[in-house]
Amino acid sequence: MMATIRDIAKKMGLSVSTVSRALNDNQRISLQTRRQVKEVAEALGYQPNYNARNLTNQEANSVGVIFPVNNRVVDNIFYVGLLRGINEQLNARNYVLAVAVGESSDQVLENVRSMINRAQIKRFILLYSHVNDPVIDLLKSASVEFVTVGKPAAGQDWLYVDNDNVEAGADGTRYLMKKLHVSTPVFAESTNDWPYEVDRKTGYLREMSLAKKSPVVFSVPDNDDSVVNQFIEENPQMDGVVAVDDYTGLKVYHRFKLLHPGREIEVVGYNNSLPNELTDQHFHSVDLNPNEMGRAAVKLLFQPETEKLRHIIVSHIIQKS
Amino acid sequence: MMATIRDIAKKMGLSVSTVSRALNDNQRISLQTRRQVKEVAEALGYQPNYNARNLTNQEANSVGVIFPVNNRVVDNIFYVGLLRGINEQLNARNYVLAVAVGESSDQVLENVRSMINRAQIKRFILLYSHVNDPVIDLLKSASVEFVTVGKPAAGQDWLYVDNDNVEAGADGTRYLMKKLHVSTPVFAESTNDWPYEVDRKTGYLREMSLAKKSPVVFSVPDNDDSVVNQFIEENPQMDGVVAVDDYTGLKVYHRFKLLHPGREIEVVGYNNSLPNELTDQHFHSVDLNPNEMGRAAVKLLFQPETEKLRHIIVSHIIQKS
DNA sequence: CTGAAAGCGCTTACAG
DNA sequence: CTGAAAGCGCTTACAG
Repeated sequence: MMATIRDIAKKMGLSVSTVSRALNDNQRISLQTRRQVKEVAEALGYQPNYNARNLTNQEANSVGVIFPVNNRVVDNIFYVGLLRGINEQLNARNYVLAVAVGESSDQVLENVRSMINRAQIKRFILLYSHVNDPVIDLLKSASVEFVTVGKPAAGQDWLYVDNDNVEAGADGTRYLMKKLHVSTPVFAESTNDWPYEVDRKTGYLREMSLAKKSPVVFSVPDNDDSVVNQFIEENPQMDGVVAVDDYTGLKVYHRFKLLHPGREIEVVGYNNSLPNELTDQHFHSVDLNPNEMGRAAVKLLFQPETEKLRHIIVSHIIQKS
Repeated sequence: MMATIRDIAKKMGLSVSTVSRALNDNQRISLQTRRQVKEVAEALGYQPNYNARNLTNQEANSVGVIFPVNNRVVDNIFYVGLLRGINEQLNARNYVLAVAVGESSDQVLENVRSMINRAQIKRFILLYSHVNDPVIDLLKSASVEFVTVGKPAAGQDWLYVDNDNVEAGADGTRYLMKKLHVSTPVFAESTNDWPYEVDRKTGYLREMSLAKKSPVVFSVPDNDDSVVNQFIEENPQMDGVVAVDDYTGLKVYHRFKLLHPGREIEVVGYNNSLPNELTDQHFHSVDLNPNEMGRAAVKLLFQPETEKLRHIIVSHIIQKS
């Protein structure tokens, strides 16, 4: 049914070796032959059979994309953006995006193991970066290439893409002060201690220090609105918030509006993850550009031997609501 | 390096044919031989090479999972749930989940075309169900199997999984009236006309009619809060809302709280897609069970010739916040 | 510059 | 119940 290189060879009176080489742009084949072969291939609607190629190459033309086990619902929005960027670049390289995702660490490990041993996948992208990750151990011991989204913890070293979250924290803070004329921005963090939270806070603290203002950091608990209310009442001067993510930001925003129906407050969150049904012109978000992060991850994974980038930092953009 | 069936055959003094058949549980091989072969395979850490198998079988052990082009950020949460359910079932069948996603319809089409012709993928799941979808046309003309998440438009017929959205609408309405003692639930729809919106509204209207109450349907625009405010003020009797999705629900909820700081209102949304940072005990959501929908999609795709289910309806669950 | 041949690791019709 | 052989569609070392 589907044309093969054998069909092309027969039609042209060439050997399959020559056709194969011509299609792969092997320099040993004359330019003219290469051109002719490609024309005939085109005319016959030739499509390479990946399974055959992968078998000879002992390597699948797939990249395994690994989801974290206990992801917060919040982050799912980010993942689909990453997938888009990754797949765009994979398609351009005639690669396939294979997903590994599971409810438990064991499920994911088994999934990845199968990708390595049975499917012969040699390249992976992790949509997260955790410490003491058994998946990373597996990838290392199998000597396959991988890139994480998010930098490794201190002391660890591997390929990764990330934002500059210190700058992102600083930019959000400056945006509030310079563009929106907020006098005393507060930093709202979650009760987690993710590396990016720490970095954004560092950026905030730096900008406050540069502006010679007193920083105020407030930890927003998951399930206790009264703490938020109390904080708002104890800080009547507050006219702007840098929140560690959009959800934390929106929560503070709404509590504030309930307590001070008349007053305005400007909020900057991170991830640009909220539908506009939920926000208004006083809510802003730093877009971390997940599409570009996905693209960058693939670039790292496929970089030629000559360049040896260890990571790519993707720039962020502040979105007006 | 990796053991092959040849290694097993050599070690046991059998032919590769016998080993292959034994591993595939072919009845023509004695039970004893089958058991022994499997033991040796286990001992050698044998892993089947998918590329080799796929080449002989003329079919990849992959399912293509296709994302919609213009998805709302809102829905991403749902997609990741689907992926989890799909992958769980694929792993159990030793299948791989391959993703097709793109910025444009052409990109996705090209991606799917490549999956069919080059990767030889014969089974697909679409995470959406649109009318006049060129992807569906392609899948049909290539005679590959596919399942959509969401029922096809009237007049169309193919395999699908879905919720019973009429019942989901009715259940949300009853929940408000019976459990939460809401006297006059209002239905808040978006400005879109998705089939599931229409169905949920139908369920709402039915329950209101059964309860001999006057239905009130309110269309929430994307970017105009004043319309929401006006509606709330014109309907002072409103003490509960069935919202077509969580975002619409949360928006109405917040507007209401701003206008009536003292009063409580109960809201039921759909998708269980909001992190608890944003909700409280008066916000409820109908969980559409994306994990189970994903699992069901795979089951449909792999159902034996004997049963010919055309669709699977997955049940929903109302979650208290 | 081109070709004949071997091989990648499976499955399965054919033969006994 | 088991085996020898062909074949799936590629790539590439070896030869010329």
